[in-house]
Amino acid sequence: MDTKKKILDVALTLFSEKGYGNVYVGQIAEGVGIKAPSLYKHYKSKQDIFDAILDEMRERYNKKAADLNLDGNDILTDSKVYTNASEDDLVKMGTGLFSFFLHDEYECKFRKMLTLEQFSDKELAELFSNQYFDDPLKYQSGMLQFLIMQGKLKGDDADIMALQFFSPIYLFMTVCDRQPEREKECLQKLEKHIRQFSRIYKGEDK
Amino acid sequence: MDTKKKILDVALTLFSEKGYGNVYVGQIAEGVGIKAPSLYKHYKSKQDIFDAILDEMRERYNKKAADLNLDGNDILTDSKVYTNASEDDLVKMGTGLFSFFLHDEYECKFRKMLTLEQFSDKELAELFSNQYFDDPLKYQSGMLQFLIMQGKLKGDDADIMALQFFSPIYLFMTVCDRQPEREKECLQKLEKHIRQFSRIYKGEDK
DNA sequence: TCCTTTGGCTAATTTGAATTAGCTTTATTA
DNA sequence: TAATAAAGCTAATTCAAATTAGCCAAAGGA
Repeated sequence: MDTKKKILDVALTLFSEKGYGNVYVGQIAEGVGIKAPSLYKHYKSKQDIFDAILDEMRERYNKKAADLNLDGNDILTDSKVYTNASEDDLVKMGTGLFSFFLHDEYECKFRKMLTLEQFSDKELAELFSNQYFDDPLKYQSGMLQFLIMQGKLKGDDADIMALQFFSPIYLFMTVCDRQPEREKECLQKLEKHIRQFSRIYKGEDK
Repeated sequence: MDTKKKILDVALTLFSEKGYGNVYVGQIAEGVGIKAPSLYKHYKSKQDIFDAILDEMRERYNKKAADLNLDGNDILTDSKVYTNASEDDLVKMGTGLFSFFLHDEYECKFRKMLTLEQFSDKELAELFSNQYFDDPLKYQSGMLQFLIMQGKLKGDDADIMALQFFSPIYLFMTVCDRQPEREKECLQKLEKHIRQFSRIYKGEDK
């Protein structure tokens, strides 16, 4: 298969585990199954490999962002999927997002690499915040707003509700990134959280 | 002042910004105001400097942990501080924790360094999770439990309440670690969150 | 005061990782 | 089928960073 692609794949894996500075081109080559100098037939330097990974990240990110705002900019149209909004639906949505974060291979490596490089590069810091803070909050806020309009939930500040819904997901995600063995425990607590969230915002408004 | 201490201080600063692998002993020396070889009068290698920092971290962590459980293991005794638990008290407590995380110099560097090294070292991963997940949740859960017993708040699962109280603080902290310019925005949202949290758990039980 | 320790320096030395040179094989295509 | 390009390899080469050697000055205590 395509060596050029495979180099990026192996490199991303290594960068996400150890960080750019602690990965040697020899290790990348070994993972690919070639010798270090052969890498230079495909990329002109280690930095070049890193940049190519970034390009791919940006591209995927833009594509995903475009997907979410498809035909226009109205997030609400999407939210119809969740029209019923039973407690179980919210649980499914939250745990689904959590599991996607943790088990989608690319997502996972992407995030870990950003985690390790976020303080060195302003652009990466922004990319991280967009992907794991601004975008999810915006999206979920839209969704909750929609549910409120439908009368399925009560509340007067969908942004804060989104924050309260999402933050534990993020927190558990970071725990599992560094201690994967805690996934079960986190998943259970996450479910409890969402059920409580649901009960809270079903009952009252004020 | 004590060169040996200053080396650790400068090294921690650099490690927290770039990560161990991207810091050169020459940079540490420069920060201290000496030449690289002189470092070796104080520590026998770069790794030795890193280890000394870790030792200090562990020591501080243990001291802090001991402080929280002072004379015994009953967290509740501490919580008396927060006996009134007005909405404003909760806000003060939450934003205070947030500001401490962001502005205590040592705390901040410690956390950033752990962030960058968490995937390479199991012990560091644990230290991180203890300090920014397990311990705060345990502590706040105890506090909330106490407030519930006092009738100041209503709720039946203090652990989940603590999770809901704390997660946004953590999330905002990570945002500000990578984008310090967003602190004001985060602080405002944090306050809104806590006021809403307070209203929610004052009204109902169920 | 003299001797020893401490902590600094400059000038090597070592080490190891990144990159280049240049050869070889295989695949493509004119 | 001959020429060329693509992609691999081994053996240099380069380069920079970590560390060591060995000298020197100041501090401080017998």
